[in-house]
Amino acid sequence: MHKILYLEDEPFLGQVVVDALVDNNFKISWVKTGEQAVKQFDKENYDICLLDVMVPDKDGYSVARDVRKKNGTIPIVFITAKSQGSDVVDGFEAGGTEFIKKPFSLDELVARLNNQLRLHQGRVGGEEVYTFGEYSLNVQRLRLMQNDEELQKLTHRECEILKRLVEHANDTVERKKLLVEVWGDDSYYNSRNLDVYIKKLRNYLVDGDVEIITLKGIGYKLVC
Amino acid sequence: MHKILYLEDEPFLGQVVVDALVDNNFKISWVKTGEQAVKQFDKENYDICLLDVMVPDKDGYSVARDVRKKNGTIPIVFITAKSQGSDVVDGFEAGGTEFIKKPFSLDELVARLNNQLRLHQGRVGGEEVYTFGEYSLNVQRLRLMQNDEELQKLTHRECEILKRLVEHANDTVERKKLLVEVWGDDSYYNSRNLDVYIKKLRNYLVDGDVEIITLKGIGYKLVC
DNA sequence: ACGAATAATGGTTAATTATGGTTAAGGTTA
DNA sequence: TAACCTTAACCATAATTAACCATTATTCGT
Repeated sequence: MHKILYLEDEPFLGQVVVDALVDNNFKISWVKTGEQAVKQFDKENYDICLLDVMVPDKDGYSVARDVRKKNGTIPIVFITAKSQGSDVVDGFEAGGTEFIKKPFSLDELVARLNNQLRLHQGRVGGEEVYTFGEYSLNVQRLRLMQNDEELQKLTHRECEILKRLVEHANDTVERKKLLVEVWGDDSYYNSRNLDVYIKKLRNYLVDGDVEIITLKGIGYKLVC
Repeated sequence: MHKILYLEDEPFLGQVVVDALVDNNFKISWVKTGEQAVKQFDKENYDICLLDVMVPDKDGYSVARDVRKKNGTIPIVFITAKSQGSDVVDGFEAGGTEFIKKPFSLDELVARLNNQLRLHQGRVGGEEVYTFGEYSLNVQRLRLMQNDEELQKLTHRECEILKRLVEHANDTVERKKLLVEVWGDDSYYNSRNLDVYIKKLRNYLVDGDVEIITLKGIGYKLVC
């Protein structure tokens, strides 16, 4: 769930975009003027800005410059009707990271926003962390935490398996799927091997509010 | 001086773009088919790829997927005539980082390429500088900095290896690939040798927010 | 329908193998 | 000759294989 600041004065287009973003799991603040945009940016923490360049009072580039002063890394995406290259150049100078030319499709918009978020995360410490019960799993660093303290360094196999269980917490993960995803096939030996890893993971989770339950003939379920 | 791999089958457009890029201080390899593009990518090290999506043999997306397998972070810019959003979505899935729709101005093209390079890595004034966490690596000067202070002068080998880890920060670098790229082969002795260098690099990074993680049987991952 | 026999599946522990880590001693090269 | 790189010897850990045990399903006869 990403928080986005959206500047658009045109009511019809604005509503269409807002609806599309809501459908795609964004939390949106829609403002209609440049002044409001700058003010609103101070009030809450956003993950990304989407700015129409052509608004009456203070154009998108100007807003971007103000935002950029306050936050040097947040992705800023411009929506522009003009398609001259020089505008794009101005926009990058204003601190923009992406441009979308009108007319655009909603699919494209969402793809570009997500791409910007992904790029940004990759650059800053957007770490993949899953929380389950009193535990959390940091996939990048292969660490299992309990109550925010490091409980155990995991090996990559342990991490792979636990990640898949946690991704589907309180839901069954098929044994076969697990084997194929982690080892590439579900041969007899890999199957015994999986048993060994499940045993290890259970050991790490002994005194906590989480357990790995066997559904014989089907798979496992991590409950918390 | 950035090295760019440019895929374009259309001779007139190709020549115009090549001229513009030369004027803007790029070093260009212009290839006319997808097959050539993939081959050429293996031959030299590029900073960025510029791929026309519509080429006769193997389209730009397909080339991108091959490139992405070999290098997880290099910016890939598509030139596309189609403007449907779904294509953009496909393109991002293929590993693209930017789209330029025909028709485009040369100014816009250059601005977008430079923006991608800037996002990808902070190369300042021709010097290759990578920033990761609180550290940065100056490849030309063989210097490792922590919080903008010189932490360590690196040897050539140390720098080679660290550079490759940092280029793919937060992503795995295959041990085999590392060996082949640095030593030319993955013999037993080189493999032990790599261990020795990893140990040295880890020592330099002991008190910081960055660590080199082993993925046994696969490779290493520098996380920050 | 019931329970024993059987099969199928997973659990446990230990041994084995593969891989990487550590440290130090030789070489090489500028 | 000092810095660097490579080789070597030995150690540590992870991943796999193996052997054997436990439990849950299924089959079958009555």
